Amino acid sequence: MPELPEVETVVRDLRPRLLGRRIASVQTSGLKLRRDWSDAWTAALTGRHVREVRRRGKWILTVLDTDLHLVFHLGMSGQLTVATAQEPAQPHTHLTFALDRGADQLRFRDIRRFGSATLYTSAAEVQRAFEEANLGPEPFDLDPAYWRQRLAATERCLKAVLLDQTIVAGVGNIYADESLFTARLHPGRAANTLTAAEARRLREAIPAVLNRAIAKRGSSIRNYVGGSGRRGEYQEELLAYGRTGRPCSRCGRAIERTRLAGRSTHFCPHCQKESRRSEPEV
DNA sequence: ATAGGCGCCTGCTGGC
DNA sequence: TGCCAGCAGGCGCCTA
Repeated sequence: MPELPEVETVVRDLRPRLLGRRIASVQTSGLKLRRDWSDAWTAALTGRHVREVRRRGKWILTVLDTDLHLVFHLGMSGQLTVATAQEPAQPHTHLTFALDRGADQLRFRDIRRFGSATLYTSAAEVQRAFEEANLGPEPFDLDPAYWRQRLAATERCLKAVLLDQTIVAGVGNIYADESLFTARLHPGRAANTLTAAEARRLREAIPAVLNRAIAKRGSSIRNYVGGSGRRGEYQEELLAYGRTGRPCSRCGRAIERTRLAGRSTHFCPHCQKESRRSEPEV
């Protein structure tokens, strides 16, 4: 579910609610997430204080005393929130971290359980895990030469390239479609056929879209909420994703839906032409 | 090496 | 009304 703007919103919400707080205890539902929770992690975390909350791609990193790194991924339906212990835990809450004396809790809820929580014992260990997964650079200030080179190196379609976390980290299905709409590029276009101008347009569209979405606290299509439990508002401003049959905001033609890279893909057949010749060069 | 498909889960919607 | 296929914001493993 959550892509970079949603994860960034969670991190910003959690930071003031978690910094300096002590983990008093950990409770688990016993159900398996993408990774099993280890009792050793419960023992290691108990009594530690939260020192930092950060984001890398779609990953949430909470840094604790002695450089422990508790790393979350929200998968498709994950929610990470701070709530008071009085508020009843919703179904599918799989991890509950009591904070300080237990009045507040950090809760990891995940209906589909595609998410994960993993404890690493140092920043270097996290770094190694990201390197092993070949996690790509953040989408802000992408190096132009790097970007052109990665596009030129593959004939996969643009949609697949944007979803590939080793090329750029943080873009998912919604923001891939929105970025391609903004860049006026067809999602099925082979990456290695882009002109320099088109590659640049896409490189600039990605952070523009993501920053606008962050400003609106992300998109709540179905169950996404931020770290305070509040929904996002960017779903109101989506121009392509989920707008099948509705008029394109630029030309009025109906937005179309197709399937690319195994994912539902939305685009304007008029503004996002497959062939490059009909594209105005900017 | 690269690219595509499937499985992992639960819940909701739309068509019959 | 009820049932069931299809779909959902992700990713990692397997195969060709």
